[in-house]
Amino acid sequence: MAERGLAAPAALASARAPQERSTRQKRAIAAVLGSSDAFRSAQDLYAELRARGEAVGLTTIYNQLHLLTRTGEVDALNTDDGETLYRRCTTEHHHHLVCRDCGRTVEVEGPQVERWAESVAATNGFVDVTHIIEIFGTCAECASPAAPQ
Amino acid sequence: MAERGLAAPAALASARAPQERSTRQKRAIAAVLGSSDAFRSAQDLYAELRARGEAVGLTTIYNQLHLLTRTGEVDALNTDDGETLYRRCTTEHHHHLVCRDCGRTVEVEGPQVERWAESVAATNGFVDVTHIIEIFGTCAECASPAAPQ
DNA sequence: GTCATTGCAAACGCTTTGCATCTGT
DNA sequence: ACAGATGCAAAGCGTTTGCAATGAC
Repeated sequence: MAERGLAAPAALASARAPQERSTRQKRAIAAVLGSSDAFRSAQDLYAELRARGEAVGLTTIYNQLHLLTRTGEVDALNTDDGETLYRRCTTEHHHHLVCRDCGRTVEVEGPQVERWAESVAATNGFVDVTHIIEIFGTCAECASPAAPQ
Repeated sequence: MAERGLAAPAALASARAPQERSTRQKRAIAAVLGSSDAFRSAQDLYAELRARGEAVGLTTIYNQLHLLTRTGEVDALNTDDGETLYRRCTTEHHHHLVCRDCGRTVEVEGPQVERWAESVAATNGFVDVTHIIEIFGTCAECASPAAPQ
């Protein structure tokens, strides 16, 4: 989304090769992330890696997660109790429909909404746009009289 | 989350009148919440109350916010940097387009989005739906090359 | 040898909890 | 007076940062 006006100086110093290195830790983290497409917390990954006998420092996990998130290989979202959850990037950006009674969450998408947000922002001269959309409601289970409390 | 099994002795004690009391602090908090329909963090409210000369303890603010959230008078949502934002629950609403540099805010509406939210919720069997949409970006002024630094 | 990477330990920032004091009613 | 309300101080928690040691190339 960031279509900034980078006036690329572009001399010869163009490509700064990040010089990625392959390490046991990176591989271990990638392996765990790849083994499931569910959202996991950093602490969770830490525990699992440890259980697998592939101990990796928490710091390193956060490091990797940030890196992977930045490069778009991983998606991140935050829960209501302050944790950030990660999973390897499947499709793209989506939003949540949350039951305010039981907390059940459904992931939803709306290309039209994305476009609307973009266009509203553009109309007002805004650039580099992001947005937050959360839908709250009472799910069928919780709304049905059959489910007392 | 554990509001579980209170083995309510339930003689006639069914309705536990919470015996709400009116205090300066509650009124001050309600006043600030009522003065704007934007999302504010607890810390933010704390600062504003303090600025207004109506100092209220942070603990009390969290207390009230939890209470108001539970009774549905306030809506809560969490940002990506681990903060929880609150705003008084309004019936009619519009959304905000906020400049992340200068803070300028534009109120926007989108009937189509309202409908989209409704329909997504309905499709999933949810009722009594509300939603939150906030758009962030950089406004023209802040993005223009004329305003370096 | 160089430089990306790792990870311990400590710092952070928001939120929650313990508990003694205060205050509407 | 009594039960709800308040708020200081300190603990909790996930996350981030400082920085010296490690290891890929």
